[in-house]
Amino acid sequence: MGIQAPLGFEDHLPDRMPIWRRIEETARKVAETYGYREMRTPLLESTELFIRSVGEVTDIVEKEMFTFDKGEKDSLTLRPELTASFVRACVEHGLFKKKAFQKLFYVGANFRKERPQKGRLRQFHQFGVEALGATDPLLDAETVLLALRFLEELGVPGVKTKVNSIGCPNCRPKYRDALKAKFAPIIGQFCENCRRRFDRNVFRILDCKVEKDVALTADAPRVQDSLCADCLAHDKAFVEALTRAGCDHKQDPRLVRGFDYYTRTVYEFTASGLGAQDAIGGGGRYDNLIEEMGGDKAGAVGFAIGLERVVIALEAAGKAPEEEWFSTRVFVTHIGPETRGPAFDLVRQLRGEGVAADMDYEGRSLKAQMRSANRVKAPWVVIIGGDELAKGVVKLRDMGKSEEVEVKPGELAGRVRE
RNA sequence: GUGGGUAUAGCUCAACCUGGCUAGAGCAUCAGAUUGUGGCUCUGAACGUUGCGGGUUCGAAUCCCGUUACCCACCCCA
Repeated sequence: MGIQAPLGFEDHLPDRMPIWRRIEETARKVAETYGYREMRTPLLESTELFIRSVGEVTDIVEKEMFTFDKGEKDSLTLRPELTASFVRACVEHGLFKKKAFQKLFYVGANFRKERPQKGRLRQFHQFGVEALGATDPLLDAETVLLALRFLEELGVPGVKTKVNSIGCPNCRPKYRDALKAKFAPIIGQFCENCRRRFDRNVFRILDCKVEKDVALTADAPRVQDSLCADCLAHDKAFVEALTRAGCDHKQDPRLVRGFDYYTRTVYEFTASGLGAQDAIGGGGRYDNLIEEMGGDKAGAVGFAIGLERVVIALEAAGKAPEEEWFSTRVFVTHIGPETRGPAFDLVRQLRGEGVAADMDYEGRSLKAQMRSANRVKAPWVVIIGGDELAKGVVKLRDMGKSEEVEVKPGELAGRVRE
């Protein structure tokens, strides 16, 4: 075998495009229904951007980014996520000066330098939205509803929503201290991972799946008991809004997220059929990131959904479109060398009138050309042979009805558009 | 970074355990089934350095060693 695609990078061959198109078109449609506008930012950003936003000691920044000239001042990194880029772009171009509140969305590629597995590639794609410049808890709810609408419209099976609040810089340390105080005397009984998490990120102990550990954390302090009055009120309003919208969700005090920039609301979506990676998307509020990126103090909330995982979930449920997708409306066949030129002229003329037309370029028999036309599911076939050429007409075949009529070349475009 | 699995035609797989004629099948491709007509059917054709390198053997897809690639999982999670 010759050169292969890099590890964890995937080709999307033509047969794979129908599902990707459907997903992307659904994303755009739903986001726009909710008033979000599409934006695109570079795939490559200053490494500093992610260190400052995502957090210096997170795994993602420490070892899971594609970074060039690591350690140097102008080091660049393939974006691992898009929230930081969006905030950067809004601040850089003064979008907040023009309008303090921005609702934006993206569909695009991200990169992580990890060992690939099912649903986790090195180049992966996300659909996400960001509502930047407001702290209304109704917005938190709006983003959740938008995400669910997207998943529902595609038919992603078994979607579950978990929500939680992780507090703000005022109350979060209080909760961290409470957890540490609780776990410190018994940390020796936890699994090896959790013993490491104790120093690194004590919140993640709550996320442990080891049975023994789950039991040990059963009576751990609840985040709600540590939240400040403002965070509590925000959380309450968010949850109420979801309930009022009839949105099925579960409050999960154990839900924590990996990024440093999250404040207050966090949420996560899971779906069935995904293997070990059952999260399909997640998001939350980040009320300090805009200011940290050099903007004014302004709240924001958003989510990202992993599209490869959407594909996996849809395929597992048998809901991925299987029809191959072809565009040709008229296939022009020709018999004999003297008809090749006229056929080409006709194809060119049809295309000029906006009709998707194609022809044979391999010099194949009429039968073979008919097979080609059938394979690309062309509803119409034009036949030009010596007889037709002499009479100044072409045969037009309706492939569905298997009926043929002779028509003048000029009438073709009008007839096949019906 | 760690562990396990897999590697045979374009795709999905068989033959491997128990070494032995030209490594098979289905799908896909191409061509025919009376003159210039698709789908369905039938017939035929083409397609392989059995991932790569070495070893054992009279003989290796098959046994042994090495190597590479990919997959799944762990870690962590966007």
